[in-house]
Amino acid sequence: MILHIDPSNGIPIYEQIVRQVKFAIANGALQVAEHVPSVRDMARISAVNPNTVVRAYRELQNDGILKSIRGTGLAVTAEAPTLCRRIRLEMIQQRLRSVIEEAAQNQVDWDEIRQLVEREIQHQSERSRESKS
Amino acid sequence: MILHIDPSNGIPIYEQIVRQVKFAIANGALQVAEHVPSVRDMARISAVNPNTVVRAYRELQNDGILKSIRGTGLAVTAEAPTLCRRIRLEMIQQRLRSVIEEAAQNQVDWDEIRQLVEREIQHQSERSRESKS
Amino acid sequence: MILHIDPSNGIPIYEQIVRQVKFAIANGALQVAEHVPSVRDMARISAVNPNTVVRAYRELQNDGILKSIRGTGLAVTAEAPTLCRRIRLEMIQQRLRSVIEEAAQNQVDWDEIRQLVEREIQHQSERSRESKS
Amino acid sequence: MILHIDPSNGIPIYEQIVRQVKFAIANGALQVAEHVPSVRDMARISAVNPNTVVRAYRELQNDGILKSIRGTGLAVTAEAPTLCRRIRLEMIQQRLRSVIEEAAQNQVDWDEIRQLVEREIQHQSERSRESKS
DNA sequence: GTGGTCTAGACCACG
DNA sequence: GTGGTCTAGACCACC
Repeated sequence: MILHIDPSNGIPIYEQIVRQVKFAIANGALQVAEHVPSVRDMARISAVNPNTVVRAYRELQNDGILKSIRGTGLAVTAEAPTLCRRIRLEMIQQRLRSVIEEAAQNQVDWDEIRQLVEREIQHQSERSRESKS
Repeated sequence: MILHIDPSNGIPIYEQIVRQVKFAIANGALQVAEHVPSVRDMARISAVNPNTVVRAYRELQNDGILKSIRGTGLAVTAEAPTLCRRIRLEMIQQRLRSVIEEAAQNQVDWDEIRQLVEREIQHQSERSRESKS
Repeated sequence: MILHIDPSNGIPIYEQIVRQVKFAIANGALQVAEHVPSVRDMARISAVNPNTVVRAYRELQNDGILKSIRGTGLAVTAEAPTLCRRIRLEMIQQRLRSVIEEAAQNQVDWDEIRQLVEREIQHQSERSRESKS
Repeated sequence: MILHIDPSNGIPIYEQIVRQVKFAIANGALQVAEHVPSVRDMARISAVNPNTVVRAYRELQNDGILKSIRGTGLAVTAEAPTLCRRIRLEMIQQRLRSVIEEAAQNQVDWDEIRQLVEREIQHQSERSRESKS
């Protein structure tokens, strides 16, 4: 469970934690009933304030992803993988929709959008290949 | 000059205004030397706080898109169309990049992204066809 | 909008705020679209830390009771009265169920429970009559 | 000596144990001088952390309900039945009071409360009838 | 002015 | 050890 937190990202830190935990579960990196790192550990690992972690974990509890086991920590719920896999696509889809909506309202051609998408995919592919090497 | 403002969009309202004015100029919906609606009018039309319009217009002046004509209001500069046409795709691309970046970080397959894009394009096409009829 | 906060109540302060706002809406003391006191005001009024109020208000937003209007404050949603009226009874019912469940599991007679309830109602009636006089 | 522990109940687990032991003594399910299950056994049976059982038993010793018999475990004291029978209704009443108090503070009608009570009694009756059959 | 986020540090109940 | 709550005070973006 390693997190990549970027404090100057626009996206709030607690939200970054929430998302990455969700993705980790969707990917199977975190298994059902497994414990998420303790608040204090996660705070230390990610170099953020414990309260920020608390908030992220609370959000995950509200979403039914984690549940608190008194005195022993927070565990991944049985429904979490299903939820997270669904959420993962919804989060991307939602942002994608908003971009494409803007494009549509401003008469950007569909093919232009497709080109932009391909260019970005290309761009990302190269970056990920670099980081592997 | 009709604006589509979505207050619960994540994107600040003033920025939504800025972007849509830029798009309007790029599309030719706003011509050089044409006056943009007065702060008061724009605020009323778009159901937005006048201060927010002020801020958007200030931003547009800083970008060299609008210039103030003493006593008569704000007009589109001569350079604006060139500028706006140049950044038209960049504005979309910038947002697209951040979405795809997140997807990439979370091991979403490229083809899955392409599918989502196509689905959204489909979705938008239908909406625009409906609104025309 | 006056709150009665008891910091040594067992019930967390933020939860007390949440409940009382919900009850105020259920009772009609807070109307739809009306603004709830600003975070800072509520903090001053209730003599609690602003962050505690923030948390309570955030919870109310998650429940769909309040919605944030950028830069202008938090307003009661249109669905709030319905939700709150439902919630009001549910909260009481839930606690009642838990008590009665315990009683049942320990072979307390139904009539004994009814007597206890009547005694408490009596007790409360007198207290409220006193406070009015 | 079977315990019904609900870890997500609000009431701390150790307190649930304490209450249920007291009820058991009041009902005669646990007799004077009878030994309560060992910490280890009770922890295993009820799927609870041994430390939690320790704490519950300590509380019961402080209340004079249990006393430690060197080398053999904890036994019900001679005074326990009297004590427990006396507080049997009080334990229920205490919780009942706090519920009704809240209801009162929020202008829930007395008759509405009586209805909820009857509904819950009905509910419990059915459940217990089912479990017998 | 508004809400939103974050840090720092304290205290508590629970296991 | 765990999570949960609270305070205090700071900074930010937005209206």
